[in-house]
Amino acid sequence: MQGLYLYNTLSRKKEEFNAINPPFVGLYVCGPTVYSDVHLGNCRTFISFDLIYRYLLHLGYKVRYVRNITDAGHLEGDRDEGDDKFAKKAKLEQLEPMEIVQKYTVGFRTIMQLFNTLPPSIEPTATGHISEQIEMIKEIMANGLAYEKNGNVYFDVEKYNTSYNYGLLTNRKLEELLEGTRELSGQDEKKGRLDFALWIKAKPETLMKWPSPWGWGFPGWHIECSAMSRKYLGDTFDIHGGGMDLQATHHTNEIAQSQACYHTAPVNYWMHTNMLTVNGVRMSKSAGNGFLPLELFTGNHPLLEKGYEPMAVKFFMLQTHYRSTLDFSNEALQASEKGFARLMDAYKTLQNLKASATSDEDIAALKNKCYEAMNDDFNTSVLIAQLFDAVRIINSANDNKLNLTQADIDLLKSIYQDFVFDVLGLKEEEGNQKLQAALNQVMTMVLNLRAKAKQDKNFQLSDDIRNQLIASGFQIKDSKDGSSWTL
RNA sequence: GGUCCUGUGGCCGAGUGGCUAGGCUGAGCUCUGCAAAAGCUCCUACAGCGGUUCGAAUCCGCUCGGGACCUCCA
Repeated sequence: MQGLYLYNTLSRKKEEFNAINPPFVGLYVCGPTVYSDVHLGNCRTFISFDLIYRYLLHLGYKVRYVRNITDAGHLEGDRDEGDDKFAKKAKLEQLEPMEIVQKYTVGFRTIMQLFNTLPPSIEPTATGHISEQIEMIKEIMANGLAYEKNGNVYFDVEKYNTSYNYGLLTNRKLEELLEGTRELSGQDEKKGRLDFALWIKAKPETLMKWPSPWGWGFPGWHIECSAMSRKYLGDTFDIHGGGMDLQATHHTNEIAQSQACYHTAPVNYWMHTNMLTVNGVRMSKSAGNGFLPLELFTGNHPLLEKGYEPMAVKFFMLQTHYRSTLDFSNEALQASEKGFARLMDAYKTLQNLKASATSDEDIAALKNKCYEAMNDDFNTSVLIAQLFDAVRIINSANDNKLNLTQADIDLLKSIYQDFVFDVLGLKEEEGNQKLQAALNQVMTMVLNLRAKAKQDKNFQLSDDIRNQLIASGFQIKDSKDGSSWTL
């Protein structure tokens, strides 16, 4: 089998993945800023990286997956004015900043669980790593690439660029970047227009603040990821991911901070996921066009026609490649919902398939195609296309239109286990187990009654039963061997 | 303004220089007491105009759309 290829933002092409120290892999993903509910666009990024994490695990890598929780700093506008987002929101809700953090962290984890994503190996918080961040800032200053002004510390981008390439990740020259930036105002403390804050001086009213060599203050947004990834994954690690919107600023600054601190490129493979759009426009907090996952699950939103199960939503996202924008619409979501149901129905059918002496299909080749799809930069679109080929085979075998050996039936089961459940992280929406069992019994009874009516040629009654079941949301399938039902 | 990305059938979405995914929808057929489900078939698309090539939706150029980033956002 060919190796795993992934698209590296650094080179802007697909590269074969080679771990620094196999079988170990270090994976860092920029996590959420927990001052409000995660919206669906955020979820897409974390679902994408969950897929990548799962596939690496499936291939046998020992992955340390670090996803931070940003619970401090992160000013609006990278200026030393006003409170940080947490304090701001805390005043609004009349809560302690850490109450806000707690509330939205718990909310975030709940949603991630509903989407059936695996928890990261480590979820470090910015507030838990203040000293590491201060140490890193000190090192950068010692290397002459940061300067202190009135209790604030700034990164000197133009000086950094004389030894390193600041615009590496976005393939841009410093001069071009400077053109796109606003002029410094007269009283600005920064030396250069592109300079960004590493440490920000606290105001008397600032709630979240820590002592530092430069006085009381709090860290700038970018330094936390550099400090925490270094602490848990080392100076240079394998994969760093995040949304595309972080590429130009946050990730560019992360690279600069690490290089300025210890003179080494921090990351081998940078991976960026694309945005979720609504009517062609990016879903974002500031645009106010975001859905909350819970609104989507319940259908409680003006733009939604109905509610959608988390797994249907996840399947909808996985049908598109992670580097393409995904446009949200009711129509597309409903199409995915039906497709997902068909995929899962076939799995049930698979459990009762009867084996033949020979096979008419090459299941081993099909499974190989699944690996090829995933090895090609995690191409879930193609993977899912292959899975629907498996669905076709299963349904045809069930209709006795083609034959499968027991070995091939088992292979089909392994395709489901490996790719549908383990890699894509899909699962059947399970209801209450007890209720489920009781429902099964009742439905068996009702269908037996209907079968009896059919036997007696009392089609009036049998159709009545069926129509009422359909009206209640059931779907009845009649075949030679009897009737079955799904919801 | 600068830097990029993108334009695929009714809808959503993969994709490779020639073998032209997949899902949903619609039509027909098979099966069936009738349906449903399932299978098969069809509606065979690549913004427009040039160019390169034996051959391009896929490479190049231009034009016209759409979007992202450059400012907080996954």
